[in-house]
Order: sequence, then C-alpha cells, then structure tokens
Amino acid sequence: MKLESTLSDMSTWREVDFARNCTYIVPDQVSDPSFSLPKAMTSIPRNLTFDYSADNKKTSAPVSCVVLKRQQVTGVFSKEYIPQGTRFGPLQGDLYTKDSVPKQANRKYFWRIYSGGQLQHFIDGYDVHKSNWMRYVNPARCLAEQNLVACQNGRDIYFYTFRPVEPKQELLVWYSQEFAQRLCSQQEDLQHKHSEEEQAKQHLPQQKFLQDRTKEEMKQQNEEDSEEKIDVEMLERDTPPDTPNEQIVDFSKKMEKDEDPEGGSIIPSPQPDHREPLMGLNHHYLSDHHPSLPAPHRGLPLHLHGLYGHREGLVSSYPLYPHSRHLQPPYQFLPSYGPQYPRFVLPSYSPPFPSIIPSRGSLRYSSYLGTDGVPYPTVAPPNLLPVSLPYAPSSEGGLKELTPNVSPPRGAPATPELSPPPKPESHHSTSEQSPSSCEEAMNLSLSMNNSSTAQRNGPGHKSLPYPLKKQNGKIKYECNICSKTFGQLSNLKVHLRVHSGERPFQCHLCKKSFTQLAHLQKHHLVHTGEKPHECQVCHKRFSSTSNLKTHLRLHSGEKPYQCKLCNTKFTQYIHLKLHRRLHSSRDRPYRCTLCPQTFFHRFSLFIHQRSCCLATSSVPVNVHMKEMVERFDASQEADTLTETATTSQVGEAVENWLACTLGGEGKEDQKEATVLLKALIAAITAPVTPMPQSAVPVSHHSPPRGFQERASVVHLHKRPTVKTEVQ
DNA sequence: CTGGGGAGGGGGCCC
DNA sequence: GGGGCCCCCTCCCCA
Repeated sequence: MKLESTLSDMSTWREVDFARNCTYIVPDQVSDPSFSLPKAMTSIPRNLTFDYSADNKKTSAPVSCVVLKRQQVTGVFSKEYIPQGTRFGPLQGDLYTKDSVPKQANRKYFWRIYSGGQLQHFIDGYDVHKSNWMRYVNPARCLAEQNLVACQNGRDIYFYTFRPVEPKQELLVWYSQEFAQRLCSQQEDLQHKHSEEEQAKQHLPQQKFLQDRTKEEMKQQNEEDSEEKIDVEMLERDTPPDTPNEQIVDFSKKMEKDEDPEGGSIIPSPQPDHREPLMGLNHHYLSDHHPSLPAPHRGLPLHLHGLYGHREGLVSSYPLYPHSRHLQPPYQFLPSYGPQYPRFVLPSYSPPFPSIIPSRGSLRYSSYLGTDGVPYPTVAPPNLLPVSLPYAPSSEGGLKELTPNVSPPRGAPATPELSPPPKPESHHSTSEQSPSSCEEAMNLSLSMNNSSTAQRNGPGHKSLPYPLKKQNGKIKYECNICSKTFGQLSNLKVHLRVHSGERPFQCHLCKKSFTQLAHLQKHHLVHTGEKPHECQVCHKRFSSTSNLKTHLRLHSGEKPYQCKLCNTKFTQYIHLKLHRRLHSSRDRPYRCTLCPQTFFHRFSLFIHQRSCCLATSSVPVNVHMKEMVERFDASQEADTLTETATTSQVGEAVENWLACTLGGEGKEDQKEATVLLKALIAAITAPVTPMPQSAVPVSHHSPPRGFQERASVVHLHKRPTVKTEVQ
C-alpha cells in the first residue's frame, strides 16, 4: 500500500517536477583535492556509504591493498533514513561531444545530455577522479527495489529519491519517464538490421532477472525481439566511426553469458499493438511484488553494476515494454492504460514508471550517438550560496526542452518534451491513495508550486504537503521524520536539512558546508579571527555570544550543572558529563539485572531492589526512588559505611545524607525528602525476602577478593543472600 | 580530572 | 515564506 501510494505521487512526475518539488538537496562532499582517494570515492554525501565487494570486506590486507581494493565499490547504501524527494547530484565526469569522444573511451559510464530534443554531449563517469560517487549507484532491476529516479535537469543528471530510503538500503536508480523516452526515441527512425552480434548486445544483465515472467510474456517478447535488434544497428550507425566495436560488444557479451544458463531470459518486447499496457505493467508491479527476485547483480563485473555500465542496457532491460518505435509520441498511449490489459502483465523486471519505454539493445548503444558538442558546464561547488533548483525555469537546457515549440530534432522522434504532456490521472491507478507521511515531507514544496503538479497528483492527493497540528490555537508544522513541530514552515524547512544532509552554505576558504547561512557567517570568524563579543568584566573577546555567556559564568560564579551523585557543580554541561563518567558503572560492582542500574555498595543495590525494582516490595515505589538510591550510593555517607554495616547504621547514614543533601532546599522538597527517607528506611528494614538472583556483582568472573570476603559477611540485611551474590 | 575557550548545530523569533 | 539574527546546547581541544 505504501509503495502504491508512493508511486502514485511521483511516478507521473516529469523531470521538471522533480527539480521543482524535491524537498531535500544533498550536495556532494567536498574533499581536499590533494586527498589520495579519487573524487568518485570522496564525494559521497554524508548520509550515504559505499558497499564493497565481499572479498574486500573479509580481507585483512595491508593498508595499501585495502586502499586498492576499496576502489571496488559494489554499490551505494544509505547510512540513515533518506526521505522521499531528496536530490543527489549532479553527476560529474568528463564531458565529451560526439566529436571529442576519445578513441579508446570506455563507454560504460556514458550518460547522454539532451537539449531541445537533441543530443548535446556525453557525461562520462568512467574516470574516478573526475566522476563522482553517483557512478557507483546500481540500476534497479525492478520497481520494487528502485528508490532513485535519474533526471536530466538543465544539463545535469540528478538522482531523486522517489520513495523513502531506509537506513542501510541500497540506492538503486532508474530513468525518469522522460529520460527513458529520450533515449528510446533516439532509435525511432532507425533502419532495421540485425546480426547475431547485435543480438548478443541486447542480452542485458537485467534480463537475467526476468525469471518470474509468464511464458506468454516471454513469447510476446520473443516475437518482438527481432524488431528491437534493429535499434542496435542504429546505435552503431550513430556511434562515432572510430569507436572500437569491442567496446560496444564487450558489455553485452558478458551479460549474455550470464543469461544463457538461465534459459530464455532473453525476451523480446511485446508487440507493437500492445503499447497500452504500460500502466498495466506498473499495475502489475504494484500488485505483484517480486518475492522471487533473483539475487542482486552482485556477481556481475563491476562495470555491470554501475548504472553507467547499464546505461545502454537499462532501458532495454525492460523487455516487456513496447518497442520505442511504437511510441511516437511517447505519451500517446498512456491514457489508454488500464489494468484491463492482461496480456501485459508486468514482468519481474519492468520499468519503474509506466511510461518508461524500453528499447532493449538500442539504448545500450545510445550513448555512442553523436553530439553537437556543448562545453561542459562547470560544476562549481556552491560558494556561500544556497542551493536552489538546478536550473532556473527560464534558463536554457532541460526546461527549454519542455517547451512544445521546440522543433523536433533532426532525425529524431518526438521526445517527451515534444509530445503531449502525460495525463497522469489517467494512467495512475493508485493516485487516490493518500500519500505516506514521508511523501508529505517530500512534497513540502508542492504547495508553492503551480497547480499543474497538484493536478497531476490526481484526486486524493493531500492539498497540504506537510502535516499540520494545532497547538494552543497555533498552527504547527510537523516534521514527518522526527515529528518535531515548528511554528513556522521556514523553520521546518531548515530543520529538514538535518535529515536530508543538505548543507547549502559552503565556506569558500575551507570548503566546510553548513545548513544555515548564519552558521557559515559565524564560521567565517574562524578565518578572519574576528571576535565581536567582549566580556565587560575582563575585556576578553569571544567570537560568539554563547561562548561569552559561558565565560561570564566564571565571573558570576554560576555553576548551573550539578552532579546529582556527588553534588559537584560545573559551569559547562560537558564538564558535568565528563565528571559523570567517574561514576560510571565500571567502578560499580553491584549490578541490578532488573534494570541497568549499578552501585558502589552492596547495601545500595539491596535498597534499590527493594524499593524500586521488586514488584513484591512492600515499600511504595517513588518516582525519585531510583535516583535517590543512586545518589546515596555515591555519597560520602555511603562510602563511610562498610559492607558489614547493620541495618540501623545504613538507615542512619541515609538519614544523614538526606539531611545534608536536601536540607537547603525548599519546603516541598523537604516534604518529599521525608517521604523518600521513610521509604528508604522501610526498604532497608523491610521483612526478610530472598535476595534476587540479579543481585550479583558486575564482575562475574573474578570478583576482587576483598569484595568476596566482604560479601560473605554482609549482615546488613541478615538474609541468606550471600551465596547468591557471590555465585 | 577540572576548567576554559573554540566551534558547530538546532531552533525560535522577527522583519 | 524566506532569510537574518540570535540564543541555547553540545562537543572538542587543550592547559
């Protein structure tokens, strides 16, 4: 259900929608260029992490070897929850025009950038020093596992989370509708030609995951297969003449190898007439999860893992999709979608979005197509500038492509931009479902958007993109992730950066980035040495008011942080925290196994258990009891007692301690102290009950001799508990 | 271990 | 609604 609702919200989005509506922007980590690791490794955002091949994980190789092996990234995983609508990128790499593609270029990591429906240039993610972490993101094999959508915004490639990504989940990407359609449409006008080698090229890694498709689907695809291979020819035609053919074939050959043993996994696309079921495919996805999904592509060579490696196979890996040739314009068939197309039951591996068009074989080579040659847009790190949309609505580039006035590119079929806009409502069977809470967070900006987006979301889409609460008559904006509420939406938006990892404000001097401009401005003082805040007492200067305030406590003598165990006071909380460690459990040999509490003294543990942790205790449990016992345990009074102290001695010590501790406090506190005292005394002198098994020293292995001796002669409670305790 | 300063992060309030 | 400013809190480092 959640999946469905998620998809219902974003599966119909166009690239511009992603750009406009994404809530979180996660820039790459900016690393020192002198860092030994390549940018592809060091650019990974904080909330992501690499996964390495199993061999590497287990190897206890020397450092140098490890470094080498660490290059073998097998995937990108989330370190923490990443909300829906998070943007990663842009993808970085070498920029090639069609003519500038090096002869020996490895095209496994090629991305095509279009402008005005025409191929502008390639972004090559092959070079780990020039590409960024995005090259390592694996392609999704099915909608169920996909969580990223690749979009071209302007002349950049971004990955958007179209569903929340749980911690430790792999990022798996697939094209946006338009992206796929651009790629697919590239082959629309190709001449049919087919050879065995080309056939091999179509054997994409993804196809091996199509095991759970029905035979009918396979049959349909087989019927279609021959047509698809035509595209391969087109690709070759479009490939620069100097491109070694092996480079093209290499990738697919491997895939063929992988597929063959599984038999029949090379499946052709459906017949041309069956273009309608795209939504049916989606529907199938939604309704029929893929429990039988084969193991992920771990076994594949690294280059097959990368999206770039799949680039040319990605689209074609959805073999049940109608051939791209039949999609002209691509959106035309969408309205006719409906679950009533049983012939188009979705395969286990299908495009994440209904209108992603397959062009197996063809697209594998699409990146070899020529280009006009566009200078690579400088990907400059943000410098004291907040991150905004990747491109302005009026700027050229991707958005421009959206204008229907753009004439179709020469020799290219209609791109999505040139086609009638999709009618998401019609091909969105699940849009009625209310979005998940995460979607609400993701959709933060929806409300600010034009109504087209809202309309696209169809009926049932919440008009409010974020949950609102009313507290004391005031509207509160609630964070969908941590449930914190804010009085102002802008505060919530800033807060959301905490979850997204977005740090839009970067220091141009040290490249550190911050979530708020004020933080950056404050940070800047580090470089300037400026200290605007002066102590009026000693005229010492400070860079921040907070630090000045802390400093002023030295003059005022204020020590707001007090250790509840020993009453020591501190001017700073961190000092209290450090101090508390002195009271840490490692020094407390007596542990209550009913709760995490530990004690210095045996009698403290016993008091604790009788007053706090034992349900059978006759002593009424006071909410402060645990704390009081703990404090007493750490008190001087307790220290002066020996483990052989009698009940009355302990009671007396407790009484003295309470008098000293709470003597100076208010009347109410005095009252409470009296109650506590009575309870403590009662706990000490209560009728004999067996000491619980939990009353054992922390050190089970070899308790100090002194402890054992003392423990063996404890008379305090006059109970046969010693044996139990020393066992 | 304590204490002081430096720095960063989160959030509230106001314009 | 967004941005700026401010405050508070926390952590780190070091003497």
